[in-house]
Amino acid sequence: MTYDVEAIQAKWQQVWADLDLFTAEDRAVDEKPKLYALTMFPYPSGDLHMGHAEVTALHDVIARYGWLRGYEVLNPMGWDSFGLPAENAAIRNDEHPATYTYANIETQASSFRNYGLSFDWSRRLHTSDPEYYRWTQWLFLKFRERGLAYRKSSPVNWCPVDQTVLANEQVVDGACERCGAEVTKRELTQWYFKVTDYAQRLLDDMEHLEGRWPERVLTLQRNWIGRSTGAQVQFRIEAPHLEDSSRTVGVYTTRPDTLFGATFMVVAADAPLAAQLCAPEQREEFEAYLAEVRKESDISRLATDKPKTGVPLGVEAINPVNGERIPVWAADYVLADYGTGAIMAVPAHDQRDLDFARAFDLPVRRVVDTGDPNPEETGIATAGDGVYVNSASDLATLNGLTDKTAGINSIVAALEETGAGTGAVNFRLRDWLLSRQRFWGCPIPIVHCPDCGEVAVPEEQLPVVLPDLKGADLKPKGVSPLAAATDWVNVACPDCGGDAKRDSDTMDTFVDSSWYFLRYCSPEYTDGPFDPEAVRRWGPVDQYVGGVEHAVLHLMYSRFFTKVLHDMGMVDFIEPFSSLLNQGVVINKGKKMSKSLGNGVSLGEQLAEYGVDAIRLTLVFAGPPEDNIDWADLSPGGALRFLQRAWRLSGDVTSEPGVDPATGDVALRKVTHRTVHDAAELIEGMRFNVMVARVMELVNATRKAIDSGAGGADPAVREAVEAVSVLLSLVAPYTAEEMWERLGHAPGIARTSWPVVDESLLVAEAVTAVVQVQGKVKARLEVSPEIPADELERLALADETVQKAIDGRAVRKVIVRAPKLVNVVV
RNA sequence: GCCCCGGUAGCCCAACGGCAGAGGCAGUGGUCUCAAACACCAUCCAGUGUGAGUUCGAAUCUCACCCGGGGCACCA
Repeated sequence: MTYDVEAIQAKWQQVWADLDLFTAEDRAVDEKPKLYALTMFPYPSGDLHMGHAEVTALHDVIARYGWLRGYEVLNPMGWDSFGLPAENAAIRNDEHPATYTYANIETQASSFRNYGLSFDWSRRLHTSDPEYYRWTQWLFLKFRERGLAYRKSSPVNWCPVDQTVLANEQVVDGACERCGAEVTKRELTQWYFKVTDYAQRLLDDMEHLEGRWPERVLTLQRNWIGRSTGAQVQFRIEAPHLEDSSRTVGVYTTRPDTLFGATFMVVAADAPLAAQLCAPEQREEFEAYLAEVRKESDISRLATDKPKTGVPLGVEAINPVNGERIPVWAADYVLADYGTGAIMAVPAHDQRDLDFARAFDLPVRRVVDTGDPNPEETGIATAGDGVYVNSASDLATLNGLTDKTAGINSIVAALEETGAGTGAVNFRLRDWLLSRQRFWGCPIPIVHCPDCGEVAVPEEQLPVVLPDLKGADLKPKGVSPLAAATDWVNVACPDCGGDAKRDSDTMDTFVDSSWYFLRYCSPEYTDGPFDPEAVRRWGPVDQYVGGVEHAVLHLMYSRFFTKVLHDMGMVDFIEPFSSLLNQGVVINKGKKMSKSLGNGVSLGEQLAEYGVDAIRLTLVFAGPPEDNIDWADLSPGGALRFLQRAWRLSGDVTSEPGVDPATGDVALRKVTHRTVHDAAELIEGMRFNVMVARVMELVNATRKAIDSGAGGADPAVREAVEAVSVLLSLVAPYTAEEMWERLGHAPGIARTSWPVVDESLLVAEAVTAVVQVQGKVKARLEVSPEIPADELERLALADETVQKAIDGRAVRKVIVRAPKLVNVVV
């Protein structure tokens, strides 16, 4: 018999397909605990790569372990199958995006099957199927009914290459997250989800995820939400050219206590407010400046060392706390879409304001004396604590105070009393821009009617199916290709029956993936996006596995969806993913694998060379799951050799199945039971690499027992090899199944049970106690694990080398940690 | 600039505050072979990034620094 990788794989793939081992039974959940184990579904671009191989190998350990421990496991797989690559491929090849998409899905599905994963294929879904996106549309309409989906005109991120708008989360360092092109701004009317309504809850509920999600992800989300507290302060603007010759402008500040130091006001040049306030004599200068600002890309605008620019608007604002008149400027260092788009500038205590003041020779007034040199002279703003100065008026007085919190509270109280301001909270998080000017996505189920306005497509007319466009029809034109599909876009208004047009944008694909984990619970359900009963049964996801690149995208959006659905009474939990594992990425020779670097490692070739089990084992054994793996450090050949060694054990067992291990070699039995016991703990702690090392140890011990100890006929050897098979089945299912068969068992090791650990075999009858003198090891004693402390101390002090080390000195203290250690202090 | 995470053998990684080594890779020596590869057996290898501190005892806890990786960065 030889270990023939290809033959073993081919043989068991067939058998497993017939056995149907991993279909999750809905009803079974009423009788046993459930485990919803989910790995992020892939986008179907080409075949699977090393990254997929890693994440699914890790995830499969968890799912398979669940089955062995008696859980009913829901482990579904599907495809996030809307998206740009398919559209680009369709343009290139003059075909329909579906052709590319579904061909790739079939390729990946077959690769997944070959890879021996324990997916429940009966629940497979694709977000680009009309039966799926019908419910994405339905959810959009429900969100809209609740005021959570709305349209507004605003300057948005525009990717000139992909010819579509992007959400804030998809812009990285001013560039398109997908294609890397420099993102510009455009004023467009677009659909948004009102995520900001949920900002506080998204922040607060992270408390439930503490310790169960990587700290890194929680920090990332906290930063992204960016909650800050301060005050909203109203400034009156008086100018003859304004309607009623005056109006108020609110500014948000985290330092209302420095209000006396405000020496000018700045409005974001690209905010509508700036144009409204601008005095006629400044109009020309302002327009010229605004044009400059608009031309700038985010990349140059975000450069922190860029000199400050701006123009005066020719109006003055009145500081509500002391009635002082301060000039109002327009500048690009103030953001139009944060707070009110306007700020009070306190140059003495804010570096950005100080830079601006120095550039335009505006006054600087210190109101907090921190003991540092005067910012006006040094050009360095002071933000620390200090004593308030120059801060007194009829309305409020801070002078002499030294406590910042007291200063803030006092000013806010004064503002609230006079109605000139209130305490306020602000978030960095913006609403989620979900419109995309592309074809291969979920159509937005809205009709625009000249008479009725925005009209929802009635539920019974869902899904709004994509028209049959392909090739050149899909070329980016800056408007959605759907707008040019006249047969599709022209439609009768559902309300009045008059001529109307469909909304021609499609949804961001992150909308599709924000609820797919719920659909898996009842993928065939036709009365709603999911059967609430099924979701009650399976939800939430107990263990989610995926890459950290989705820390503020998919994970935040899914949390938002779950909370909205909770408020709609459709799910009874508030967080979708109870526990999260972020696997590292597979790199090669210290660098990310990429075509341009020529350091890509082909998964297909590796699988062909070493076999599925060896590659899976290599990836799982490489290190802690969350660490990055460098393929150059790994040895699939070593993994294959180990598997062969393990497999050979199964041929050396000569006892019959079912033989009582109690009569077997105790030393080997102890190793077996200790290994099984520890393996469970290691898996539960996601320490799969260590678990594999322990199985290797057991294999070595068993080999030794067969060759130079108990011999192949000993029942303990059968027990050990069976344990090896079961433990190995989590990582190397083909080899494990083959071993299981050679041991005389029926196929289906994946659905056997976890070996029962005999606690009595976990205690050693003798342990080595270490005796230290001054913390240095001097002697070792073989003692009973139950040895009393005083007895151990007596033995230790009686030891000859110990006495020699003490060398006649007085013993000051003896620390005894029975049965493992004694430390003598002299 | 700010915030996280990590530095243990030539390499990847283990080690409830208690003997620095579980496992693997590579290396070396042997068995097998006409020879080699494979396989098998044996074996070499660091005092834990640096410096202080706490402790009977520190890779582990504390502080500072160095190096590497990641995140945030005109958000008022």
